[in-house]
Amino acid sequence: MPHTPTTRRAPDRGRSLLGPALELVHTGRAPTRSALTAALGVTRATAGAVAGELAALGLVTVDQHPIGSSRGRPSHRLDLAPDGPVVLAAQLHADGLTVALAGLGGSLGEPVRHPLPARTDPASVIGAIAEAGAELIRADHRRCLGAALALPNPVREPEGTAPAALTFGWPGDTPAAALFAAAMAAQDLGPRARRPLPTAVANDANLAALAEHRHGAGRDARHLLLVTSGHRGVGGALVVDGRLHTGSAGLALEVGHLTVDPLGRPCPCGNRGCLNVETDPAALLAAAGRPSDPTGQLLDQARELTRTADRDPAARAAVHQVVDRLALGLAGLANILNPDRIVLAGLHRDLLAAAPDRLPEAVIRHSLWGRCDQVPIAASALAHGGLVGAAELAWGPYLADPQGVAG
Amino acid sequence: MPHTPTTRRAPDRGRSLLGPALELVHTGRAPTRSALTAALGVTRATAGAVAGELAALGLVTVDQHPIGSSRGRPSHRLDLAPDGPVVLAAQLHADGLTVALAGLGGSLGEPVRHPLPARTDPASVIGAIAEAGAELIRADHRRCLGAALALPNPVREPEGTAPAALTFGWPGDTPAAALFAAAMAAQDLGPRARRPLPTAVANDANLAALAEHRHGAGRDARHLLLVTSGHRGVGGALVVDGRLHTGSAGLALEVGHLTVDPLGRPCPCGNRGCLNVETDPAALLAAAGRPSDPTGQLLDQARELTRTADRDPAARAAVHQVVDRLALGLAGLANILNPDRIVLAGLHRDLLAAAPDRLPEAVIRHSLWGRCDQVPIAASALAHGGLVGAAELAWGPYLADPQGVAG
DNA sequence: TCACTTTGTGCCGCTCCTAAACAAAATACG
DNA sequence: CGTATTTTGTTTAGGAGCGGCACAAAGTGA
Repeated sequence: MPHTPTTRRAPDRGRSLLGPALELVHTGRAPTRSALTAALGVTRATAGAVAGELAALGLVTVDQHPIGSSRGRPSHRLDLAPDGPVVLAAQLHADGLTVALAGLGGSLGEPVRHPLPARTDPASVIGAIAEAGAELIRADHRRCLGAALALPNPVREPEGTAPAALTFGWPGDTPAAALFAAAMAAQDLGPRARRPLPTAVANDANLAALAEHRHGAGRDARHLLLVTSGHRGVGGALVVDGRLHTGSAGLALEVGHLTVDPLGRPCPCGNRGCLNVETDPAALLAAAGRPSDPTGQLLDQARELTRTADRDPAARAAVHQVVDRLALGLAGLANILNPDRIVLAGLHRDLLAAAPDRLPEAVIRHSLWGRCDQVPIAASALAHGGLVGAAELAWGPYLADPQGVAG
Repeated sequence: MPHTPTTRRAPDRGRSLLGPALELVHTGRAPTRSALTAALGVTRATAGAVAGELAALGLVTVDQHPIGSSRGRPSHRLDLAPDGPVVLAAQLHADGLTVALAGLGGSLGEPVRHPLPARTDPASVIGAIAEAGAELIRADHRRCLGAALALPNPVREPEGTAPAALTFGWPGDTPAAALFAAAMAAQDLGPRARRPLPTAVANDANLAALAEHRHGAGRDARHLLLVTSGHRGVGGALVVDGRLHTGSAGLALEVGHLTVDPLGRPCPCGNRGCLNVETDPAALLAAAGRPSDPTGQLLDQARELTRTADRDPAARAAVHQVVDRLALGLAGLANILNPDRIVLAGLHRDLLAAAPDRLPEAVIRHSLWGRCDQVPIAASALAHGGLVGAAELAWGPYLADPQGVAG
């Protein structure tokens, strides 16, 4: 029975309310001090002390000027400090890269989009991201406490490698996290950024799910399933009890190869009728008999198609076919995961908009024991879910222990 | 912004080490006081106090007589008190009911099996279970602190109803939890049982997964997927970070309708080739061309078949076919859930024993990016997983707050 | 203006836990 | 066989977090 020396200190169990309190303000669930008191389930005295400490850390402002209320003494408002610290959120797309600064509360600065560099090897792409991010950090007057990057491919945990970065043909097990950390470390971040700047890398669908759960269409859902379709296949993500379920290696929710049509189109995986090839932009265009320009913007073309479904019979039929396939996949996932909310993003969001009744009805029909009849299927509410989610990832350590911002 | 009164007390944050400490002893991870110190990450003084408190509660004995060790002063042994309290574990099968008393540590008394009562309506069956359980409780000299029942059908949370108890043709939404609570309350439990006796009801596959995670083949797995096949279809369960994922309504992991053969046998759900109908006892017997006696013990016949696979070519071919289907289903689940261990029970356990290489290889072949090549597929290690799991469920509140045993 | 309600604040005390120093019980080595 | 070393148990003091309480403050409603 070998075990570590002896007296090892735990990361102080104390100060346990500070993290939950900041998270409540961060997610907008504690707009006033009395709401914080109730949500934490502590006495007013304790909540006051906690709020004061968050204010002392420069994260929160306690506004004496009240907000119109019902009866009794109005409670002080709790707002996130406008000049509080920020984090860098970055996202890599198939056709570009985006960076933005983000404060607490899911607030995102204006995203800045850059084209991909000429060379698309891992180091060049990630280096370009770091450069664009550093520019943003230097130009801002607020303190930058971390950076996170959303990637359009799986990210293996805890190594932070990309086992199958198909978009750019990166080699297997590309050390994305290490590359990003090194690239950020090599940048000039100006005088106000934390050195070394903590960095993190994760899959974009996972981050979008986290973002929707905290700030979007998944608020107050216990188990949130997000499904999205973009340029390259279908992505899924699951939030369980408020925390991302990324699986034991970070590879969970690879939902693209659920069978939704046994006689369907062949998939590179060897099977037929995978969700990936039946509900992606190319599938929708093919179902409508449209020539899918291989060099063009398939996603944009497919989105446009969903918008013409109300007047174009061929488009409508195509939407219905793909929606039915998608419903089968969602029902299968619901049978396994039993979420209490499903959020659709990317092309799937547009499909839901084009068939707002047919899709939920089909999901309910295919799920067992009506386990979906109470499950709302919602459209994603965030325009930049990946970026907001990256911000959440970067904020993570500070939400767990707000004292960290003082380090 | 309506919220509850004001000064509401949280369930004391203090005494936070008592629960984790008992859980460590309970799962065998802290056989000595110094192991407890290390596992809790606290000082020796604190661990000593905690151990003393557990001893004072009558749950643990601190044995001064040491166990042979390496160097230095030998640490005191921590054992579960032999005459400590017990809970009642009960399980309903398709062809009978089983009850047993269980102490901490996953120890199970001799299970007592009873036939089903003549009438199989919910109240009669659950009443018979309660009666058999009460007999056990009265006859034992230890204090009984709770009771839990494993049912072979889904259990909706938090209502505790059975939406589809196909086995006995119970009506939908049978209030199983309420019936069990009432049935136990109506029993004479002798002088030592807690009154009222806390009761709980859950699905047997879920409980078996919990049991395997704590005391069986799933120990020190982070995310454990259990798949089993019994008399009635395929059951699945998932343990995430040590806690059961039962979904938002308790209906998660209904894996029986994953498609594993697009051209396979028809399933009552309307599709073809569901895991349910392709990997259950009847499917195995059919694949071997055996007449499946509909009134007989399909499960036992199928199990026997797997044992003849090494000398009977027809049996081997049947096993291989079903194993391949099962592997497809497991790979699909692994793609979604990314567990770090898979445990097979019921008939699937026998299939693994009959094809110990073919099954893992096929799972790896069908999973993406080799996410399964490090995932052990193990046979269930507990003969009575459902009962052990029911005991875990009944112990749950006391593991969370050992002070509760003094109530 | 006077209840009444709701919220903020200061103070005390309790509980849990760490730190530090010391005592105890074994092994390793002369 | 005795002593040094190692590992563990125990005692004590002290600190941090949080509840309880009493009181003050700031509104609404009659």
